[in-house]
Amino acid sequence: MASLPSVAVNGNLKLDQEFRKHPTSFLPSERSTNVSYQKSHTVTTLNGSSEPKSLDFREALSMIREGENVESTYYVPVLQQCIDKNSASEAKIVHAHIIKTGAHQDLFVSTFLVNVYAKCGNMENARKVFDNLPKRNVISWTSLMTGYVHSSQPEVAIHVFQEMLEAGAYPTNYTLGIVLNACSSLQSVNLGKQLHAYSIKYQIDFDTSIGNSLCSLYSKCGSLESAVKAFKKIEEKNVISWTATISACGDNGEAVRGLKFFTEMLFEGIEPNEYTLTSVLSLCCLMLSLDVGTQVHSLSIKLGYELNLPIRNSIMYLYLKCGLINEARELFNGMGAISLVTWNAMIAGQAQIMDLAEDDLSAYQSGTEALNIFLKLNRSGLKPDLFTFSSILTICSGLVALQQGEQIHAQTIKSGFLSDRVVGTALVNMYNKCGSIEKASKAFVEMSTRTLISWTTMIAGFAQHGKTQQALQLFEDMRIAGVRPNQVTFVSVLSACSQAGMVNEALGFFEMMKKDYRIKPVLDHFACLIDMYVRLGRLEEAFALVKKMDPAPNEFIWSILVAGCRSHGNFELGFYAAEKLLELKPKDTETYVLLLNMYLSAGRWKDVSKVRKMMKEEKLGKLRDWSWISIKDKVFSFKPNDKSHPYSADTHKFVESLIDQVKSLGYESLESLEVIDEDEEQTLSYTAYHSERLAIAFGLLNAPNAAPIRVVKSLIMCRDCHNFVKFLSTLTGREIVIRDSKRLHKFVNGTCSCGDFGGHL
DNA sequence: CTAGGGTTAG
Repeated sequence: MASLPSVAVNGNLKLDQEFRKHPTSFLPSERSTNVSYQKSHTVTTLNGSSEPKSLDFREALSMIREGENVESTYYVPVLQQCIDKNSASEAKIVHAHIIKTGAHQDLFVSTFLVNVYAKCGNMENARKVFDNLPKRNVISWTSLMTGYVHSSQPEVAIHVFQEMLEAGAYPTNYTLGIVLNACSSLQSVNLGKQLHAYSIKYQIDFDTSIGNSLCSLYSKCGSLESAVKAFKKIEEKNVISWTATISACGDNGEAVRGLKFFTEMLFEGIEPNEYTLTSVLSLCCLMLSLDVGTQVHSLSIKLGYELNLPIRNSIMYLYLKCGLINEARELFNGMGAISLVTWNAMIAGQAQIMDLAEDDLSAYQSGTEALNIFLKLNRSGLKPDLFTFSSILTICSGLVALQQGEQIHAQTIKSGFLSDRVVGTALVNMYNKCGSIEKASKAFVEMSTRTLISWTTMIAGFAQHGKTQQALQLFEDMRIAGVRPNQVTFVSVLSACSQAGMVNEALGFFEMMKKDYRIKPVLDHFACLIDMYVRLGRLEEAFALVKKMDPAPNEFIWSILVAGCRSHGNFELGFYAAEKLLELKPKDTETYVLLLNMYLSAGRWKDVSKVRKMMKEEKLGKLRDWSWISIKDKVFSFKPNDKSHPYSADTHKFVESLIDQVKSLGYESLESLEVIDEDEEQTLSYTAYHSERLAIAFGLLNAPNAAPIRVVKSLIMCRDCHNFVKFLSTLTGREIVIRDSKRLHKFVNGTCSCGDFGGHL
C-alpha cells in the first residue's frame, strides 16, 4: 500500500462534493436495504434445513464436492466458522476449495471472503481478494476498512474510504462508524468532525452506530463533554452506546460520572456485557474502590462471566492497584488460561505497588518480582508487546537496574516495539533514572516522533542531572516544535531553574505558564520556587510566597522550610514552620526527625529528649537506612554497620581505608546531627558506616573496573556522606550515582549533579 | 463498545 497523503488524515477529504453525489445514501430506507442485504441472505445448509447447524469445517467442506452443482451459499456456515475461530489458515483452505469449485465467480461468496480474511486479520489476502472482485459494493469496501481498523492500520482504512468515495460507492451508517473508529485511533479530530458534520447534515447523527463511534472518538480526543453529547443524541441506545460512554468517563478520569451512567443503565434495564463490566472495573481501578469492584465482580458472576478472561484480568489488576498482592497472585495462579494482558497486568500492577510503596524494601521486592514475572513471560513462549516493555522499563527505572534495562532495550529494538512512543519515553526515563543522561538523550534523539510526555521526560532528566542549560534549551525546542507544555513540564522547568539559582528566569517561566498557557499553578510549582529561595538562603522571600500562595501550603512545603531554616540557622522561622508541619502531619516519623534535627542544630538538648520521648510514646515507626546495589544480575543490600554479610569484614575495612585516603584530599568528617537509625538508641549516629558507604565500597570491590557505581538508598543522604562521596569520586575516578529517597545524585570528579543543596541533607 | 503502558516535585 502506497503511503497515504497526509491530507487524508489531517485535512479535508472534500466530503461535500463526494457526498453530494449521493445524498440519499444516508436516508434510512437506503440504509435498511444495505443492511438487510447481509442479514436476509438466507443460509441454506447442506441438509436442507434453514437452521444453520454447527459442523466441523473440514466435514462441511468434504460435503461440497467439486463438479457438483455448487450453491454458493453452502460456504456461508463454513466461512462463518473461520471467523468464529479467528483462523486465517482455515480460511485459506476454504478459499482454495472455493477456487476449485469455481464459486469464487460468485459475488456473494467472494465478498464474504474479504470479510473473513479481514476479520481474521490477514489483510494481505483480504486486499487481494478485494482487488479481484468482479464488482465492489459497500459491503466489500466496509469489510476491508473494518479489517484495517482492527489490525491497527487506521490510516490505510481512511485511504480505502477515500478510494471508495472516488469510486462513487455509497457509504452507509455502518461505513461512517468504521471511519470514525479509524479517526479515533489516529486521534484525528478534524476528519472526525467533518464526518460528524455530515451526519448532522443528513440527519443521521441519532443513528446508533454513528453515535457510538462519535462518542468514543471524542473521548479519545479528550473531549468528554462532546462524547456525552453524542451519546445523548442517540435515539436507540444499545449496550455499546452505554459502554462507550462509561469508558469515555474512565478515559477522561471521571470515574464517578462513569459509575452514574452505569447505574442509570442498569436502571433502564439494559444488561451489561463483558465489555461493560471490564470498563466499570477499570473505573474501580481509577477510584481504587475495592468495594464497588467486589460488587461488580459478583454481578459479573451472576451474569455468567465468572470465567471470562478480560473480566478476570481486570479484577486481578484491581487487586494489585489496591495493594492486595496475595489476592492478585492467588487469582493469577488459579487462572487456567491466561493471556498476554494477564502478564502485562501483573507487571504493571507491580510497578504500581512499587510506586505506592511506603518503604524502599517493599518497593524493591515488587520490582524484583516484576522482573521475575517478565522472565517467566519470556519463557512461556508468548511475545512481550509494547505494554509489557513500557511497564518493565518503568520497573527498571525504579530499581535503578541499568543492566537489565539495557538488555530490555535490546529486546525492544529486536521486536520493533521501540518505535512506539510510550516505549521510547519509558526508555528515556529508564536511562534518566539510572543516572545515564548521555544514553537518555541518545534514546530521545533517536525517537522518530515524540509526545508531550517524551519532551517532559527529557527536560526532567536534564534538570535532575543539573544540566540547566540543556533543560531550558530543550524546552525552547519543544515550543518551537509546536508542542504545548503542560503543568508537569513546567514543574521540571522550574526545578531546573531552582537548581541553578536562576530566580529571574524561574519567575519568568512561572508568569509564562500562567499568562501564555493559562495553566493554574499547583503546589508543585510553588514547591520549586520556595525550594529555590531556600537554597539561596532567601528565607524571607520563601516565607512571603508561602503566605500568599494559592493553593495553601501543604506539609511538603512546610518541610522544605523546616529543613531550609535549619541548614541556614534561622531557628525562629524554623520553629514556626515546624509547628505548622506538626499540625498538618502529626504522628509521622519524618516530621519528628525533622524536628529533632532542628533542636539538635539549635543545641536545645532538653527539647531533643522531649521529642525522643514523644516518638516513643507515639510508637512511631523507625526510619530505616538501607541501600542496595545491583551487580550483574544480583542485588546486594546493606544496612548501616551491617555485619551480616559474609563479605562484610572486607567491606568495612575497605570503607576505613577509603576514609583515610580521602582525608589526604581534604575530606573532613562532619559531626553528623542526622538521626538516621534509632535502633541502637544512639544520640548521634556514626556516619562512617551509613549504608550507602558500604554499598559503594562493595561496588568498588566487586564491579568491573571503571564501571559506574549505582546505589539506591532508602533515606535522604546525610551531609557528611554526600561530602564523602564527592571526594570518593575524585579519588577513584569513577562515576558514582546514588538515588536517595528525594533525588538523584551523580558524582563525577568531586562534584554532584544535585548542586550541593544542603537544605535536605 | 473491553482489560494492560510513558512524565514532575519536596
